[in-house]
Amino acid sequence: MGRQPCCDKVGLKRGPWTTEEDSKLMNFILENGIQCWRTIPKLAGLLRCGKSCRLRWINYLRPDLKRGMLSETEENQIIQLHACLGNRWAKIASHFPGRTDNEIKNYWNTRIKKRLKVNGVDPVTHQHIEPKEKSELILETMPESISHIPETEPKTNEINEMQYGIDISSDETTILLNNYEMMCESLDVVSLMNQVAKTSASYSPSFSVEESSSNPSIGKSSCTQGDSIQQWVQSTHSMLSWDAFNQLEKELFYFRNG
DNA sequence: AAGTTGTTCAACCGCCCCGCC
DNA sequence: CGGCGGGGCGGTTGAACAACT
Repeated sequence: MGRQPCCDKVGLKRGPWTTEEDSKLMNFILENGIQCWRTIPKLAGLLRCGKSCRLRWINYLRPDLKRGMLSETEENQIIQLHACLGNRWAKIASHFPGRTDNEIKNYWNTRIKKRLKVNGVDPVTHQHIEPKEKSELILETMPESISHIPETEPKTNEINEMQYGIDISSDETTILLNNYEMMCESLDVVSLMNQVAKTSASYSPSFSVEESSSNPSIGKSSCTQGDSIQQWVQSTHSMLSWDAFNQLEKELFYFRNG
């Protein structure tokens, strides 16, 4: 007999969370803290398993989450950290306040991986790939219909110009690739590791409501954090979902930029 | 306008680690 | 010391949306 599942899945809801469920979970956690994920759904009146609640809180509801695209600096930092730590997304994410491991992992898989391949760097080993392989990888990252070009068809750069409106001559491509290689080669792994060690020591991103409310040794800073959460709860009393916030953000963007 | 293909990301699954008994 | 249970983590999936034909 195998191990019992983490929770009884019969009658439990799965799939996307509704605004109402978000609201229930967030209210419960902010009022009671996190003692045991397994008991939270029952106490909060949710038909979800504890793991699902935990994931939703960590990846979406936490008040300290930072939303939106990662900056280029953050992206480069991720590449550097990945070179040192590998696929340890939680470790990597711990260096980015307000970012989740899931977010970093998704960002890596959908964007950075491709960018590295195009630039001739193996995303797994971070080693430079031989020029011949580079061109193969560039083709790999292209849509099927473009990568399988008959000999009479235009060459890759011409296709880039035609298909994507990118004006890159073969010389410019080489320069770009060389620049990226230089950047990678100049990476000072030792100083980076020191930096990582320093950051780890000074910053503890795994914020927990339970910790801040129950641990008297945490002191003034967590008290401030607790206060800010309280303020945040009050200001979002109507329980707007993050989607609604995002929509507002979009509209503000268009408003500002005409 | 409709169908197809590609991309993104929230959510799930299952394994592993660690603390408790 | 070993078993158990909970939490954490990384890999994977699939729905929703965007872009293209």
